[in-house]
Amino acid sequence: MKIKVKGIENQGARGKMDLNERSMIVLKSIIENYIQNSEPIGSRTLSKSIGFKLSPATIRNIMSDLAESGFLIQTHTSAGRVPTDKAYRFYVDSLSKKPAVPEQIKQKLSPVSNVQGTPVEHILSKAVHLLAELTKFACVVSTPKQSVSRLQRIELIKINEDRILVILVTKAGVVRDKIIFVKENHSQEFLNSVTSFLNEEFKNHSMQEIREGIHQSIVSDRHRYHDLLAHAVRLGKKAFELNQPGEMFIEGQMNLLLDSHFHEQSSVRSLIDAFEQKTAIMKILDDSMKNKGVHIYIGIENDYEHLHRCSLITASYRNKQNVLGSIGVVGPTSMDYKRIISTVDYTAKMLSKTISEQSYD
Amino acid sequence: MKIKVKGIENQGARGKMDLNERSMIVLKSIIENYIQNSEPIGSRTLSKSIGFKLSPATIRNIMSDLAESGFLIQTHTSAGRVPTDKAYRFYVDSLSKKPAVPEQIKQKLSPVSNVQGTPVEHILSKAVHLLAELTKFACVVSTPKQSVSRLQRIELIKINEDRILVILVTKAGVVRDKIIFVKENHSQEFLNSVTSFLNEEFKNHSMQEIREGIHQSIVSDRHRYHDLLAHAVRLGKKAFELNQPGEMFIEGQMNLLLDSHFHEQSSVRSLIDAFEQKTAIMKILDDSMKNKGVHIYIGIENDYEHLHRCSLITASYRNKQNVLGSIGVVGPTSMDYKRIISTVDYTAKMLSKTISEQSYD
DNA sequence: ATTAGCACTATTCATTAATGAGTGCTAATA
DNA sequence: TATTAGCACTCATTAATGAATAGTGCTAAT
Repeated sequence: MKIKVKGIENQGARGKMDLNERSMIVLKSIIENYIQNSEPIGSRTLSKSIGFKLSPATIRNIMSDLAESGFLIQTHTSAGRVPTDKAYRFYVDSLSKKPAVPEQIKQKLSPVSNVQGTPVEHILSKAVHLLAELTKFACVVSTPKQSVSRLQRIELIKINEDRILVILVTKAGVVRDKIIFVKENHSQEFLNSVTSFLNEEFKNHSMQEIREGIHQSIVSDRHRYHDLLAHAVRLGKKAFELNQPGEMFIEGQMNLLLDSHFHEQSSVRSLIDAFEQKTAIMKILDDSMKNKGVHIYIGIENDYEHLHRCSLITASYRNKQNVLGSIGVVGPTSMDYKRIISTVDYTAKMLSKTISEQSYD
Repeated sequence: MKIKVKGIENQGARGKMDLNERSMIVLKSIIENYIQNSEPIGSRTLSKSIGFKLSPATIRNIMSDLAESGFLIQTHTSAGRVPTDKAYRFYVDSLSKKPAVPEQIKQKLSPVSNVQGTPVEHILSKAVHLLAELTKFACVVSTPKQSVSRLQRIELIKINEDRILVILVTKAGVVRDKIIFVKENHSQEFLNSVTSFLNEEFKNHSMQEIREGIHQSIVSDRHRYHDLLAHAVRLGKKAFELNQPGEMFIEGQMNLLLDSHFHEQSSVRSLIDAFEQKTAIMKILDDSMKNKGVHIYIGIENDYEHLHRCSLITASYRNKQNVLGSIGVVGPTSMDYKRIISTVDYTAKMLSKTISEQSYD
């Protein structure tokens, strides 16, 4: 048995790093145990459960080192040691990048793709609902960002003398509406020609582009179109103005309050605030749209104090053209990262696939 | 002091009812105290706090009677007595029908009406959000029912060979979309004429009527329209088919789990189930659309076991033409009925007013 | 019909002691 | 030099105890 220990020792000695191989194994064991049982493991128990022979005393020494390096803390003497955010970060980074998705999870998420002709919002809410059911944590999804979406079609519908209903349909299949107020009383026929103009001019352009380019159009194309259409462009400008805040669907918030890690008074309040305000979570979802793949925010790695006791696992979803939005899980820092990461990743991919199929190009 | 008691006694003796005047006052006091403090009041304390002279012993006798009649229960001897659902029903029925709305609440709800040109859904979510903030309970609102809404406009937009995007705009200002699948490859021009036909034919009719009447149209108007439009009507039929379930916005669920009345394991589970499934709450909201005014479901008065420990206060909202949906509060049976009822009532009225102003007729 | 008085009951709270899981340190060992 | 055994110590948890408290129920007196 001594041999075994030495063997591992030797392996660990190869690099000049904070942790040798053996410490890493011990740390990983501690983390995995804590993730499973939500309570710290003692040196004695760990000594027995770990794969190779190592006395409790040695483990204690290792643990002491790990604590000194900031991977573990103990709330008080004689309490077991609990992983820190730094430990979870180490753990997550050490995971193989693509854990397999259990067949059972795939099964449960399959309803997401059974959505003939339903609006994107319904697909999203279905997905986030199932994700919450699977993970037993709070789950969020942001609706497609208007700015990056490309225009499929705009409609202007006269409501009365001074109000026009604008309907924007994007390539991603999202329909948005708003009312604009106008001074002149345009006829529906006039609006129809404006509609045609705008559709011809701007179809397939992103909202962002349209918003930036529409003034250009007024200037450069003035000679091409008669006065009437100058009017039109002014209308269009109003129509494309962004005034709706991004939306978000939330499911399974209540699961969090059940979780033992949030039983303290203060963390409960924080959570409720975070989910009531929504902005912090929204910002994190937005942030995670910037890069591909799964994003992991452990504890204080996110910038929002109310969420400092949570980890967030997010992944963006997209259609063929653009990243549209982001779906994620909010749970305790001691969540089962392996499972959650692969589940979120898979869900986002399903979502992308389904929405791409429904997209209009 | 005996005189005072006698006086009250005499008043109470006038009718042959379950409760004489004095018992009613005592019961009301007990209930109001419990609503305020969430814990039972003893005979001694009550004797002091009640308006007129009555010894603890007498109050005990009255309490004993009330318990026998099913208005109070005690969880064990030597514990104070707690109001039953029956007691709350009595209490609510005894309230003057229209409690005034505090100015402060009006103030807080005023943002609901500041919504120039935003979609109905946003107004609803704003309203339910504020209601949750005010009541500190869970709040729900159902989106306008499609079936009763009247048609403002339908649009058919060609997506590709076999898919058409249908957009329905109702008089209430709600925009709904879905995709229908077709065998024939219609041109957008053709769809435009179908659109015109459908708009002319069905504008201002309720979806329900349209759905029922559209087959009629095919038959009776066959001679009026050429073959092309028979086709059209078949398209319209598909377009008007209802396939989207009613939606609901929920806010403040987490407040419930904080409430001391739901601290038991079992009631927490029930609540989570109820809010996860949504159907029960949805049904109650639907039910409350049938009649005007505020609806009150106390404890087991609703048909859903998971909600038997809750009271629901709901009120429908409407535009000038129709009842559209319903907004409500889900809280413990010991909620402050006076305040909640008036708040829900006021919110629903604000909502009706705001949406009526935004409605398209 | 009301009330005072008293016996009785159950909860709550603080105290205590026993238990046990855990660490830290030191000296022995390989 | 790294590992381990052994032991002292700490602190949380638990159960048991008892006192205090808030409440009821009953009976007899008013």
